[in-house]
Formats: sequence, structure tokens, C-alpha cells
Amino acid sequence: MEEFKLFDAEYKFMDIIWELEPINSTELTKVCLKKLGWKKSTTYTMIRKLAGRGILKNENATVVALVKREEVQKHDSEVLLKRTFNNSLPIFLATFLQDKKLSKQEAEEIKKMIEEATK
Amino acid sequence: MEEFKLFDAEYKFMDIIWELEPINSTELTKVCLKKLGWKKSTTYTMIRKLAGRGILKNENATVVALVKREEVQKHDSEVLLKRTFNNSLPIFLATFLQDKKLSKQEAEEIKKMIEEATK
DNA sequence: AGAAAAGGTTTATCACGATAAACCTGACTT
DNA sequence: AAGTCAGGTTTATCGTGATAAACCTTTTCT
Repeated sequence: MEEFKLFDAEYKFMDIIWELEPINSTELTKVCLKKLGWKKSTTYTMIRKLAGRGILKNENATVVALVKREEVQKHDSEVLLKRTFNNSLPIFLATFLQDKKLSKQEAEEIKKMIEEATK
Repeated sequence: MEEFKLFDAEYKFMDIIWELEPINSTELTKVCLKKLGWKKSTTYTMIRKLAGRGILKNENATVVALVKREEVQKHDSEVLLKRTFNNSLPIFLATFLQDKKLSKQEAEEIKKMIEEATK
């Protein structure tokens, strides 16, 4: 459960991996240098730390994610709702939708999902 | 915009203030000692930092919040949706609702809110 | 063979959020 | 007047996430 928590730098890094995986580690150091301004050793430090937590693996110089982007997103959402909205989706929506307008299409999509999630 | 970002300790602290405001500062140090285990100086440090950012004010030994809990909640929600879900509420919900069930009542409340937010 | 590049690890440094010790002033109390 | 307590500020310490310098081994290229 706790393993999905990513810090800011880790999240930016994983964003690159999710986009490009599987990716060669040397290639990854170049992308990180370009996109994040990181030195080679910084990238390898990140690889090692995240590998140790089971977030990704690095085998034969090939880096792949072990957790899906959606799992992390879901975890982050649950943390926010628990911490901030007492785990209530209606309270979250009431706050989030203040002064906001939805398009007709968005509204339809959402209502459909709500239907499907209702027992 | 950026001023609403609260770090973990700050958030816990503001939670107490939102609950008890207006509150005398000495009283507040006692509550923080009890609920958070903070020494007096820690509480005053927090007060000063948050006052400097316009989150609260301390006048005549009385502390009151200058931003409402809901403003911060809304800000946090928007940050999550932007950072994680490309600012799309449907994508957020699709992820969040995976494997979850809603009660009939929750579903009704949500649909009503969606209606109201649709132009 | 010798140089260069790939593919790393070890060990630090740095920034900053979290927490607090020590100190100060003024009002009230005995 | 001496002590106590309210109401703070100044200045540190500490933990840890973010970043990297220095070093090492193995493979590849000339």
C-alpha cells in the first residue's frame, strides 16, 4: 500500500519512464539530462532507489516500470480524498465543482460512470 | 495561487485552527502540545510562517485563519487533477471508481451536482 | 593494445521542512 | 522587589529528499 507513494522528483522521473518504457538505461540518462537537467549519477541513484522499492526494475540495462501509472494515480486520489474530504466523493465534488462548468459531454460521461459504480 | 500550498505539518496545524478559531495564542500552544506533541516555540514558529504567507493572522494574541478550509481543499484538488489527470474530471473518476461501489444515495447526490454544474 | 564509451556504485553535499532550545519583554501577583 | 506567567523572537539542530562528484568495471571501437 505505502509503496506507491512517490515524491515530486520521483513522480517526474516515473512520468518519463511510463512514456518511454522499456528504455535503455544510458538512453534514460540522456532523456533525464534533457528534460529534467539531471546528471547521469542522479538518474542512476533514482533508478536504484525506485528499484529497491519495487516501483521499477533495471535488468540488462533495460528499465521497465513495475507499477502502472494508474495504480499510482489511484493511490494519490485515495490519499487526497481520505486526508482532505473524509473519504467522501460527494464532498470532494461539491468543493471541486464550485464555480466550475462542465460540458454536456463531460456530464454524460460522468453520469454513466456513476451508474455503473452503483450497486 | 501558490500561497495555498500547505506542507504536511502546516496542514495538521491549520486543521486545529479551522476547528477552534478564533483562538488565543497561548491556548493554541497548549492544544498543539496535546494534539501534535509540539513545544511552545514550534507553535509560534508555525504561526509566524503562516502569517507571513497570509494564511492566518495573529493580532492581540488572537489567531484567526485568513483562508478558508474549503479554499485549500479546492486548491489541493485542482493540483491533483492537473498534475495527475490532465485536468480531466472524467479521467479522475474513472480511475478513482475502479473496483469501488457507491451507495444509491451517494450516486444521487453526485448526479444532482453534475446536473447543476452543466451549462 | 589502448582509448573511449557503456553501465553502473559509493559516498557526499545541499536545500529545506520540522522541531525546538534559549532568550527577551512587559504585565500581573505575592 | 522579586517571582511568575503571557506572549512572543532569534537562532539552531535534525531528518531526509534532491542532486551529484568521483570512482570503478566491462564492453566496444580504432
